Amino acid sequence: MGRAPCCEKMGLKRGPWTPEEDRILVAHIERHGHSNWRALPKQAGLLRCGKSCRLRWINYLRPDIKRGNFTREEEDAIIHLHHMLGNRWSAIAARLPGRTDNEIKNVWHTHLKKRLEPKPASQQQAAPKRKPTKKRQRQQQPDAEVVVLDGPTSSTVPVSPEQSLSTSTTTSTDCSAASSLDNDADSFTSEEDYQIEDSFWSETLAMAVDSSGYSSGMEREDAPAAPPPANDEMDFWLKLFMQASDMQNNLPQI
DNA sequence: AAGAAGAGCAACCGCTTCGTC
DNA sequence: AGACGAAGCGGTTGCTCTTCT
Repeated sequence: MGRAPCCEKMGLKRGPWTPEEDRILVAHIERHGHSNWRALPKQAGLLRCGKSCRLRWINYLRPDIKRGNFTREEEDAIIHLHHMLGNRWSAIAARLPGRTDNEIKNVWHTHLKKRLEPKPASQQQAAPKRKPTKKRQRQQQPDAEVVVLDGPTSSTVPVSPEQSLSTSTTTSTDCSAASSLDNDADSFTSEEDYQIEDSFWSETLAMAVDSSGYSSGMEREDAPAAPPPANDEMDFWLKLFMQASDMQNNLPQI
């Protein structure tokens, strides 16, 4: 079929969004919703293509976005989910309330993939070279630049799993699996709930990464026992494993 | 202090899927 | 049933910032 041009490129702005554009987009969506992305920029008076508006909203402006660094638990969940689902970032995002597929994809490529690559023993304990960046510090205080609207869509996080999942961008393939997780989604939403010492995770993961590139500690029942985690962590992984096997049973055969 | 290199992330591109007529 | 338009998704790019030399 003939491909419709994403956007007629003449006259449309590209590149980073300005705070003013953000404000206009958020205000418009608040008032009129986003039933038609293609028509939205025109209606809102933005010189952007609909695709760009959609991306900006989904990845950055949505009120239920959880900004800031990924917790260790989130990262481990991503690793596990990626092992089960592959590069289906939106499906993974649907299981991590407040996180977007784009963000998860970025984290995977910049952090997690490297973590899973086998390293020489001498490097395993090496501390990360970088300090938290200014960018990331900004993200910890997301309202510095991003418009905050009155009313029910305050940009404060965290949000409830129900709210977050209900606005997830995930569409078809795994809605059932995602919904089956809804009840348990709060098992790893709160940083406080699973505040585990970093040393525990770094030691465990360092030991668990095997030559296949995956964390055996997460994948194999007969894996050598890691240091016994606290009850909360046990619950977390237990739930994750149960959900994982559920999902694998439900996944369509490819 | 300045430049180079590397890391992180927002945004874009293009293909696929879905919904409607 | 097929054509078409719109939305969704994943891969990739390129800019910005930090760290190193």
